[in-house]
Amino acid sequence: MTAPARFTAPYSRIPAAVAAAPHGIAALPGAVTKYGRNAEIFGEGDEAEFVYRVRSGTVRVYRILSDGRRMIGSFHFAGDTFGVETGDEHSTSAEAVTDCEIIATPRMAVSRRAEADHAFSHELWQSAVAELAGARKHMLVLGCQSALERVSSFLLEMAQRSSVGGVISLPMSRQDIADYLGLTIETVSRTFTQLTERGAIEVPSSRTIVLRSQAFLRQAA
Amino acid sequence: MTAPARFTAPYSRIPAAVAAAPHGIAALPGAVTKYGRNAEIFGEGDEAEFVYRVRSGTVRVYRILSDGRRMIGSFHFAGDTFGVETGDEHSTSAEAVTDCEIIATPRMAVSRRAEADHAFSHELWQSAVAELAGARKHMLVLGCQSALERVSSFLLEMAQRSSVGGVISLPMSRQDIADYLGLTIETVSRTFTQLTERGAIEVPSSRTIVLRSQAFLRQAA
DNA sequence: CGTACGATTGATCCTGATCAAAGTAAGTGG
DNA sequence: CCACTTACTTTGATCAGGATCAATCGTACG
Repeated sequence: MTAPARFTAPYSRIPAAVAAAPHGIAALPGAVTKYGRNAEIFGEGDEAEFVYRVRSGTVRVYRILSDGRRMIGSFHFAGDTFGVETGDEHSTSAEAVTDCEIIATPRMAVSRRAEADHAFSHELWQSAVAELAGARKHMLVLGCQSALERVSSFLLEMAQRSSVGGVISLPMSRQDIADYLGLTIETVSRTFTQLTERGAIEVPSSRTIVLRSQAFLRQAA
Repeated sequence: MTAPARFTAPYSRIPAAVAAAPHGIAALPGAVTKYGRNAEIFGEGDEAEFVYRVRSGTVRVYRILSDGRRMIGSFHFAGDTFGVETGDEHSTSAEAVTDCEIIATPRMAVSRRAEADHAFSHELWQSAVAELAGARKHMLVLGCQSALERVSSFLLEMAQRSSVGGVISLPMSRQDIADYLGLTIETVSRTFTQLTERGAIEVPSSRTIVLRSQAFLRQAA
């Protein structure tokens, strides 16, 4: 229940290379910034100045309880939008899981364009609702699934998002996975071994998962 | 882990009194329908024909896993909008917790108006993002809090939404609370007793909670 | 080569689930 | 009006899944 000061280590904000870059489904004007591994993109309470889009890399969006427990709400991959808020400040924090290129669009530009462009405004709304659907699905996982079910769901989700021929390259650590699934690293690790023993997956290296039986994962989830 | 056929009992859809009624913050044209206690408003997989707003009463929005486990994602009170979807069908089910009056607006009317009215479209988007914020907060609860913390959070949430002078009238059963918090009825009940013993609340009747020490709840949450 | 961080494995503990029973309240029908 | 039903809540006893504590193992890196 207690938690030491994890996650205070390598916050190296790197607002380096900046260039104009209209990119992504909703082509938005925005500056591309590179962030190094574990760099903070924005923090809870920061002014919500921009809306962000992943150009490359992986981002984690999370909140931290007063005692240090961390809950990762979502991972974002290339093409995903994140950091959208209603209020003036961010209600979550965001960090680069891997080295990232992030497109930041000033919020004003977003709302201005939304006013002028119906299609864009609709798309903006859809993206919020889509993220809501994702959050709901995740609530289901957190609220009523066992460790085996959670890890299976996670692997299927990753498989859907970023697998190449049945091989998943996980960009995130066991700690990240644990904080995403509401488990501990030990339990995540044990569950991976269990899935390996049962022939559902292979784990040649800790960040590489080979899917042997998606059927097994599906009925476990 | 297993679950009998709970929640198959009294689904009495009551599409009774229908009348024009522009009401709520975003005055939308819509028909008012009354639903009796436990009546289904829409089910997962149903065509998402309408967007709904609570005029009076309480609604639960939930999903059910194949084995019968139920996760209540949110409760909605007077003035709240629910049932907004991106796709063509509802990804959740909704039921009346108490007798309810619900305003149903045809989806087409919503999107047509959103196209014409920027302010409305903005409001629509804000409501989606606000709900997302709620979902995120709830994920934090489900992902990393203990039973005591969950119940305390819940009570504070209810206090904020619908308390009158430090007295909360819970419209929902222990089972609803349990399914909302990812706990069992027994644990919810025990936690209430524990909070009573510690002087944080009083429970004169099972649906009535008197707040004795919000400070206690806050630091427990 | 040695250090350091992340991942795995093992042993034990504890919270909340499960199983079981009794208590309470609100209707219902005689 | 009261006995009876039924649904909901509370309490008790026990169990189990996952957390915690602790040690070891890899693997990348200086």
